[in-house]
Amino acid sequence: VPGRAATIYDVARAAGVSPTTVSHVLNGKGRVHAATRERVLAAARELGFRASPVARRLSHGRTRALGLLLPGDIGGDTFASYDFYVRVAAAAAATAFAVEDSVLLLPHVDDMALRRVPVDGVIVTDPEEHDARIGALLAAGLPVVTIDRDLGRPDQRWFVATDHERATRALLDHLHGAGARRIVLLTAPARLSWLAGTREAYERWCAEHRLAARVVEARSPDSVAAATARLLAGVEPPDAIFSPPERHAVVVARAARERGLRVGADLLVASGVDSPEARLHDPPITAIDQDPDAHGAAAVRLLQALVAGEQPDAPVWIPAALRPRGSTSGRPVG
Amino acid sequence: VPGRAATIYDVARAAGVSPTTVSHVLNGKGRVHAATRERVLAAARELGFRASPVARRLSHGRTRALGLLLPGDIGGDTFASYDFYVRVAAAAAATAFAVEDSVLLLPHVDDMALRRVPVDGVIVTDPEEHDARIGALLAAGLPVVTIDRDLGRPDQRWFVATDHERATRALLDHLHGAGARRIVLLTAPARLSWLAGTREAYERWCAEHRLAARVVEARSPDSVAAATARLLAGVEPPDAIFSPPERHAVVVARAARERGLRVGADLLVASGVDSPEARLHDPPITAIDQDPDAHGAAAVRLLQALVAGEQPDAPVWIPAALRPRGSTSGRPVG
DNA sequence: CTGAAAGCGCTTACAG
DNA sequence: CTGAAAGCGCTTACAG
Repeated sequence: VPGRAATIYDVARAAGVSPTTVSHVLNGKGRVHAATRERVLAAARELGFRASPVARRLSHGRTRALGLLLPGDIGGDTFASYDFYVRVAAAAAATAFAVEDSVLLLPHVDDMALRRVPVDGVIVTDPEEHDARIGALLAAGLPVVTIDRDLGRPDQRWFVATDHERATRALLDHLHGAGARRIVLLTAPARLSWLAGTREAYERWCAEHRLAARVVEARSPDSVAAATARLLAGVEPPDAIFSPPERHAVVVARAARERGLRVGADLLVASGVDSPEARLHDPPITAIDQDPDAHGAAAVRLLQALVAGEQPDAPVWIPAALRPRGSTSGRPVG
Repeated sequence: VPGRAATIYDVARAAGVSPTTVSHVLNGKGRVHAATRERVLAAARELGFRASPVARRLSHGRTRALGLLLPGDIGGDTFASYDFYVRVAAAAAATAFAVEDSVLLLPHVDDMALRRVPVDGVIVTDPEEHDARIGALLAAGLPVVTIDRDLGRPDQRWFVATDHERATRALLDHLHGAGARRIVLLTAPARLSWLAGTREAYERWCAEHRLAARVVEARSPDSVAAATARLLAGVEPPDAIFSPPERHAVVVARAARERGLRVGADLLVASGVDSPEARLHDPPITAIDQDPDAHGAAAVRLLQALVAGEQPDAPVWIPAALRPRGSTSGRPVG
């Protein structure tokens, strides 16, 4: 029926029951005769009925909308790339929609405005250390799930994350297997959980293998290129550079090539995040596939459980997969 | 006051008026005595009153949510890149939020499911020709605004787009000014408005300048590289390649370099979309900045007007800006 | 197992 | 200029 959308009254009338019963059936509350239930379900399906999220929220306090807060610096030329977040967002939307929840894209507004967003809970991606937005949301009584943890909130266990220790070790083992012995970690100066976790894992791994740990930090592409040039021109130049941010790794590969080195042979290069840019590079760049789809889906499920007042298992660790490619083959490529 | 938030009744009681009057004052409706207005405003301020968006929505029948549908192939390795869409999404969310609307990220579901999304209207980015999703949404009575038009719906004027004719001509004039005379258009085989518009503009411009128009199509990065190699090895090799998709342009530049050509001198390369990848390339790649922020903001405003039942001015053309960089400098670079 | 009724917090004709 | 009342579309005690 074109025109206005079906309401619970329409469904009730069509099924020959009261709105109360329709509500019970649709929400799995109370006991309803199986036959009645079927009739209601059929009528609802027939009418294409969808409970108004707004009315629902007003009556029992839920919007059935989950907020998604992406990093604020997205869109700039910093080391954060898009691929991961776009996929997280797409997976979150699909997962939520499957159970009639929806994902609201939250803008970057001040904390006060954030307390009034019409959602049941919020997913914060890559929070900063002591992220103020999380404080504001929690103060407003909204459950919060983070994708990768907030380094300043070690107590907050509602998060979804890669096991950076494990992923980093797998990558380093791979480099080691390809012959690398002087592996430099070229990371970014930001207090993010994944960078910190990766760095710790790297240092531990180096100690275990009695190899010198060398960590260099750079933020902009130019400084990454400069750092790479400096490393390669120095004494004991590295035979491998592991750069967690994918944009860094691409720049490292280019800088190495400009110095006449063959990436994948003379210098191994690897990224801590996978992306089309890494895959399409020449040579393709070995990367850790952190599985953004799984992150997005898990974050939604975790948040839904919290909204429902459950005590879900958390944190949720997402297995990462190493994607070995030409940039770490260890023998001449191209 | 801790505990529950103040309602309009609390304000009414404090100001000694009815909830109706409070509502009038707060929404600027009807006529209210100045003194009464002041009292209400003072009471509202005193109580820290903020109207519940949910109740507000329920009473006047709108969800105040706008759906956003991103291209389905996002996340793959096709020619579509993320930058543009991420920025469109961020700008849309910010614009909507400024007036208490919100942006819902719509998943890629079948058309039937799409008709039931809890939104007042939908923004569809880069629709395919005769996009079935648009039909489903319109059939459900939802207003639709597209970002770039649907080639199969020349009648649908509710869209926001770059003036591809103008942008393309500016770019070609720039290449011409840098000395290019054999400009090839290396595009993708997809029925998208911007690719079609760019191609038509290119052909027209070539005819006007009595230059031969050469159009090559390629979809995957490999085929772009192969096409570039073929062009450069052929008779009358191009002195400039214009690739609308930004991922194409990067591959073209790489393939040219592999053949020993200096990009920006021996071969000029330009992209039809700007992105961090283009900016950070070596040499930086000249691109058309289509201004995704303006697209996102304009789409939201247009959709809001339609939802409000207005007859807004449409379509909305967003001015593009040429970003000349090293890849088209026309003299030796690097 | 089922339904009548109150209520969530606002807006808006409508009547004074 | 102001207010009583109905209504937005649901949910949920409560009573049968």
